[in-house]
Amino acid sequence: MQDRSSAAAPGSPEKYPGCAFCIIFHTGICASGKVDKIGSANPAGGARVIQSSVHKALAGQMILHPRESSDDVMFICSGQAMSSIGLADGRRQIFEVLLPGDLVLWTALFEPMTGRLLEALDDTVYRKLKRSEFKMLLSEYPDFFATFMRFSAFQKNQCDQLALSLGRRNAAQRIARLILELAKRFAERGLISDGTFRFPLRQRHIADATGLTPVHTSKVLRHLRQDHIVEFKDRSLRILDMARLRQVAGP
Amino acid sequence: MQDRSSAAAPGSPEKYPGCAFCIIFHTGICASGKVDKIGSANPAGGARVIQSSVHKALAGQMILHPRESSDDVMFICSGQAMSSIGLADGRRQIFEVLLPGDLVLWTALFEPMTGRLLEALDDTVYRKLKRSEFKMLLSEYPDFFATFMRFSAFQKNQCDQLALSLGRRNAAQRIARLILELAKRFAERGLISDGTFRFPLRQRHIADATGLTPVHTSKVLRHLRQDHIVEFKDRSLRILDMARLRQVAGP
DNA sequence: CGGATAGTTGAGTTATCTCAAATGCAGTGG
DNA sequence: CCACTGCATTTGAGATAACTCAACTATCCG
Repeated sequence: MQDRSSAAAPGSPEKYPGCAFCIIFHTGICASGKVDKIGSANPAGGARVIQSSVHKALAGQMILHPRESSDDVMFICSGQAMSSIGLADGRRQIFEVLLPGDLVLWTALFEPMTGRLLEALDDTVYRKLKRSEFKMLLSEYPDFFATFMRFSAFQKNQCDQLALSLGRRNAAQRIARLILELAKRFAERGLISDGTFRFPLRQRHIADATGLTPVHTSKVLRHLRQDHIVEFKDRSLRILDMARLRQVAGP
Repeated sequence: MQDRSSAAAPGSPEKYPGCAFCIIFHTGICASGKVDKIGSANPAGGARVIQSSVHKALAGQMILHPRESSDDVMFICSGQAMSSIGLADGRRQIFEVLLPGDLVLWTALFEPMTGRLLEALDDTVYRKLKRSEFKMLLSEYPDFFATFMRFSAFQKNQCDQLALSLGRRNAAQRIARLILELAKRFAERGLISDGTFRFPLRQRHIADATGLTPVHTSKVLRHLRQDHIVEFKDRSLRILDMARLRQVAGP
């Protein structure tokens, strides 16, 4: 009795919004949590067991505590999450807002990493995969490897852009760019309609992502709202005037 | 008549300071610019020609102009360079100071990239390798792939740390951390002695790397000098008081 | 209804920037 | 060797974007 509109890979129903964009979905791993033989390019031709597990986190819940080091790599299936590092005094910097299909924690693939905080911004479903098994996938399946490379390069470029903004742009520009970037990534996923997309970030998250104070963030957002550039309603954001938003974002 | 202290791979003399730390040196590619068969793990066993070329840039010269898009990946053999993005008004943000052995432009491996500026900070020798050939190396040689992954994850983590500093730390902390990070990377390469290492950056480079103004950078550096924490002489930097430098760098 | 969390607003402070002028320093041509 | 030019650095004065603090309001949830 399920309403399934799009054709799915054999044994791999597209259960979550992120599936179609997920770099791991097409391997077939998600079908059951265990697969005997994945993909079509297994050079050895032998059976292989890949284990993964699905988890849920409610909005606001912590997915990874800064004091624990993870042995897993994660994929966002649905919802939204954020990756950040905190300072001793409680301030922190958000590096990326994670959308369905995104991979998290790949930088811990070789060196163990600690001090990173993962928090669900919205009710979120994610899949965990052991680092060792992920590495195995990477070295054995060229397609998967290429997709992974594209993704990690994208994330590094995003991070460079973030550094550029934090170093050289003012508050309004940073906030406008954050919104534009999210809108673009939502659009790529087909999760935006009528300029409106799901926006579970609270103002302190916007502040943490842009290196600002919540107070100052509030003041900048007021201008954006008063000028009818964006509109917030029911945890979603609507871009009313794209041209002016781009103008605020600056060169 | 050459003084060669460490044993080099067959046909691959360690010509430059970066060789021992370079993720590509051990493949043997650098020996002649062309090799018929690289490494020891070639699964096909067949002959393969990898082409690469060596280039020089004098201090201050541009290696890659922001308007040209490169089809190459580069390795620093000796000297120092910087990778940055510039804004229309001339301000820019430096993302990384590149030391001997470092790989540059790997984020352009799949998507063409433009707008990035590469500049030699010191007289620099670097090696260029076509993207396509680099990708081939990556997919065929597991060791090389692992080293590459470690390096790209390291760079992403560095970039996260940069964003954290730009977003959440003050001028003195950012500058102190830049110095500490460089000292650490020089130490790893054995290129530091008596707390002193080569430091060709001008104050505007420090400013561009820390998101500050050259004027303000000058004022912060004065304090560091007056407090006998660091000393600049002949384009090199000496850390006089590591404990206090760490203290300035903050938590 | 009450208590907690999130957002708003104003007043005063501060880190950093901008502008401008002065100094130092390296390379060039005479 | 010297004067000259161009860049890097220094220093001071004043401007400003963003911060801190504090009080108030709105919203959510049991």
